[in-house]
Amino acid sequence: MKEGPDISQIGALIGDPARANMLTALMGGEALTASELAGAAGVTLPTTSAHLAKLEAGGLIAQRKQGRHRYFALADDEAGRLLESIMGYAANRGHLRTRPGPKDPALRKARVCYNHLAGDYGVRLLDRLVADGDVTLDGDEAAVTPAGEMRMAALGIDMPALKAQRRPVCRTCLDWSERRSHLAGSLGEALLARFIATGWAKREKNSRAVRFTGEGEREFMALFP
Amino acid sequence: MKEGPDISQIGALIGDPARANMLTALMGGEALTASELAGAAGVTLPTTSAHLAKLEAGGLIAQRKQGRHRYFALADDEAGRLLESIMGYAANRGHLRTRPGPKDPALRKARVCYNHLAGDYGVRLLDRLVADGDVTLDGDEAAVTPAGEMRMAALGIDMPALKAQRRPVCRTCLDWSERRSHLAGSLGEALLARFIATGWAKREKNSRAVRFTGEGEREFMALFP
DNA sequence: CGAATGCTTCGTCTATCATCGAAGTATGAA
DNA sequence: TTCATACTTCGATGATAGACGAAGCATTCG
Repeated sequence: MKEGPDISQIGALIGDPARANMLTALMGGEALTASELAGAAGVTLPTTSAHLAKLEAGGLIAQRKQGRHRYFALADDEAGRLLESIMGYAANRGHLRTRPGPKDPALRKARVCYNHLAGDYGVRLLDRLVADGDVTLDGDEAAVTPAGEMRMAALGIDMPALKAQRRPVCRTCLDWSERRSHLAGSLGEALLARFIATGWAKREKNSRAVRFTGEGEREFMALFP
Repeated sequence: MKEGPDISQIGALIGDPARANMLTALMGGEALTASELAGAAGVTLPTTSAHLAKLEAGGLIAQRKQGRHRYFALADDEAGRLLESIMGYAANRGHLRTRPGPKDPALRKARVCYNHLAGDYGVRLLDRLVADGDVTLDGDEAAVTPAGEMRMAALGIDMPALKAQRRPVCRTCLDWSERRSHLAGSLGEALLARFIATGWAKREKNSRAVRFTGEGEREFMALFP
């Protein structure tokens, strides 16, 4: 008697190299066009189109029409978390797409995980918030304390706006390089956006890497030592 | 430029329905023979043999020869956690192998997750330990406090023996039915073994379900309300 | 209203791989 | 040593689905 969820459908979706490349590209958080994804996956446009249709049918990605462009992005945070957790397993087993290159340390230091900050800096951020009593963890759920809300407001985060949304403000996400959790959810997204808006950090072109400026690094380290 | 781990190999391994069925069967925690797995997957022995070779090459399972039998089991806790997290995603998307049947409530209440307790009871257990200050969480890492060690000793768990092993004593594992974490690691394994040894709970035949006896349920609820 | 861009659909081809029956190997029992 | 059990390997087959070129829609720009 069969019981439990069917993992083979999702496995099959992720199991094709072209699709895996597309999903990995989308882990950068940006919505990409079919042409860009074709380039990332190394296949032609018709092939890409077929793959995207399957990924969408499987609920892993969603598309947004905008004029003659169609932008594709991961369907939601949960899809991002799923991919990050599989990446974690793959990385620990040495299933790397290329041998670790010069970019690797930068990725491990700070990178985008769908829409929030990951890597050493991402883990450090959550650690500090928990240690200071700004965020409480309970399993993989997380919550912001009143003290944490004030701290976020001081950083320029509009907490009431985040709480008004239906999506979870605070979640944790398993980091593939650090093997520990970092902060996801709408707050995680807002914080990364804030770091970039204030010029503390910049996104590398065509990469998940996030580069902190000299000043940004000092400020970040002062806030989250 | 490609960067990051390669998730397609793992996806492909899980993506075949026969292999997914075998892995799901192995999530029961017991080591199974090739014949048993053939039955679970619904394929013949030669096919099973080929699949098992691939799963072993991919590092998801390990085999142990014992006389003329070969027992297959999940390679380690990490493989179990990976599968449970994918199951969580699949369950939330309605990717079920069969429509939820009469067994489903029992599975959600208490079941085996590789080698530890999952479901409502598993989540409840960890919640209680954290609330009582017996276990501390830090991301997905977890640790037992001195108070927790005493409590475990009172339950008949040989903590020094667990700590002497190389494998982590305390880990968290995302529960697919509860969407929250439960206790894994060697302590999680030891606790489930203890519940069964004391007759509080029994494993259902050919199922991941764990059935608590009347007395076991009372004791468990008294300890972890 | 063309023309150009961006993507999808169609048809076809090809290669991979899951599958099985039959034969082979290894271990244990008689 | 011989038979039986448990599994693997081999060889052949068939189905799936990933790939592309060409043609077809849709949208925007000149």
